[in-house]
Amino acid sequence: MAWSFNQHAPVYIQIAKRLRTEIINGTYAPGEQIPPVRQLAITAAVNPNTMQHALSELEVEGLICAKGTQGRYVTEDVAVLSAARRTAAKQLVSEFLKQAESMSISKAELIKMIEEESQV
Amino acid sequence: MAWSFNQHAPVYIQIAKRLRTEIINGTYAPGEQIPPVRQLAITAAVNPNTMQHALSELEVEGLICAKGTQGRYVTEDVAVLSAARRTAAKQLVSEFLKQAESMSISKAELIKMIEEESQV
Amino acid sequence: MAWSFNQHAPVYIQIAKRLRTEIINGTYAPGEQIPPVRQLAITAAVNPNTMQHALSELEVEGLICAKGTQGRYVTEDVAVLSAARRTAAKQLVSEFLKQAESMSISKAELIKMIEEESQV
Amino acid sequence: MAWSFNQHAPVYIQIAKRLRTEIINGTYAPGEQIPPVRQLAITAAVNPNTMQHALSELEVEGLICAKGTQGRYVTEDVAVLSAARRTAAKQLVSEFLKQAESMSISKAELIKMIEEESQV
DNA sequence: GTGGTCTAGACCACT
DNA sequence: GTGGTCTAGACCACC
Repeated sequence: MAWSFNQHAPVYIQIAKRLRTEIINGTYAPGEQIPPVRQLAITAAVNPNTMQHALSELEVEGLICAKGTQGRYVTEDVAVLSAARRTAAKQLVSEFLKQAESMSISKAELIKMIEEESQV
Repeated sequence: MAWSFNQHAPVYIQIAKRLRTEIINGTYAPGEQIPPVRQLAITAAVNPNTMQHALSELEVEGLICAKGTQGRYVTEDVAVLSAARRTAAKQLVSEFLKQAESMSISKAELIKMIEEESQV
Repeated sequence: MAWSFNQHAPVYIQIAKRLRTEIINGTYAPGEQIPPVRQLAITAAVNPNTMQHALSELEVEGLICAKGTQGRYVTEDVAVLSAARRTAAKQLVSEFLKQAESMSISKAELIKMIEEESQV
Repeated sequence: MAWSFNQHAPVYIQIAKRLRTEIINGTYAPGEQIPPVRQLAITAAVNPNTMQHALSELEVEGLICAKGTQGRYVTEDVAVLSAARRTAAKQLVSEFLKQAESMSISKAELIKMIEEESQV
């Protein structure tokens, strides 16, 4: 069994994930313009190229689109947004179940714990 | 809100977490001897001191104990083990819910997804 | 029975004991900031790592806590302090009685001697 | 305030203390012959000179006496023995009180703790 | 060989 | 500058 202290994930992937979450949860609303690359890059303290790379990921996924020289906008296509949301959720759940399984925790147990925690 | 490309977790914490999981899921059975520090260190590609630090974490948790110069053993106290399992599970669920909330996913939705996934 | 010229106690344990006493008796008051690791290390003529090790002992006992990069502070929780005091006292008395027993001195005798000495 | 990780005490003092205790508590009975220097030295893993030094301490105190070439014997003088016992006890109590004082523990408290412990 | 301790020196994050 | 972590290399006690 391999060790590996990950954080293998490239920075642009991590940035894309974060922005994706912010689009999904509405921090950036549908149709809203997002800040220019340079500004985002400064905020995240990364190279503009890296930020560009991250944004192009989201573009491929259809979450954002560049309107010529006018800046980038979050898509207004609700179907795309909800699909992205579903995919992200699926991946989160999947990862969660994988870790739970590594600790030999049954799904029933998990559900019970989630319900209990949700009452907090 | 701060950005941050974490890897905030120190190596010894990550090692401890991994070993904890392996003890919880029975990779290292109760009462079983675990490999010597130096060997674990080589396997994990870290300095023996770092591995020692990680192991001492598990020792204060009561999961393992050093028997003089005879090597380290997983505790035989099942109560301690199950308590550790419960704590770890709780933390996993809590972290999971935190992330889900950041994506505005309801608990009902999560439970439904878990049940569906569990049929895979 | 084994002989032994001890100095069995590791240095970091001895340091911890000393600092614990100083916290208990108020040399370091509750809520007070304690000197930085490096300075304490110099004063005690040990390696900073060793001092760090000693301090982390007191930290797990809850007697001190590190406030980020702002230095370490003695806890303000009086309950913790008095509990530590009680534990330390118990251990002192226990060790004392053990030695007294090895010299076949009865508890009555000890108490008498303590009372007499206290009038000095 | 000085640090110092004691064990400043010379080895021969430590040996003398141990032997003194063993004479006081009757491990070596009054009038009994004690093992030859060389044997004691081997047992204690010290240089015979060191052991000699220790024994001469006890000789000065009158606890043991050398009978020419016939070996050393514990004194039969009960007065000397009980005096030594008293001195040792006094020193033990004194040291105990010193430590207790450094933790700000009152004599009344100590006595109460001793009485409680004695019921164990 | 094994656990444990200690030193020396370095780097990082935070502020 | 402060706490924290990590590495490298050494020594000791025990069996």
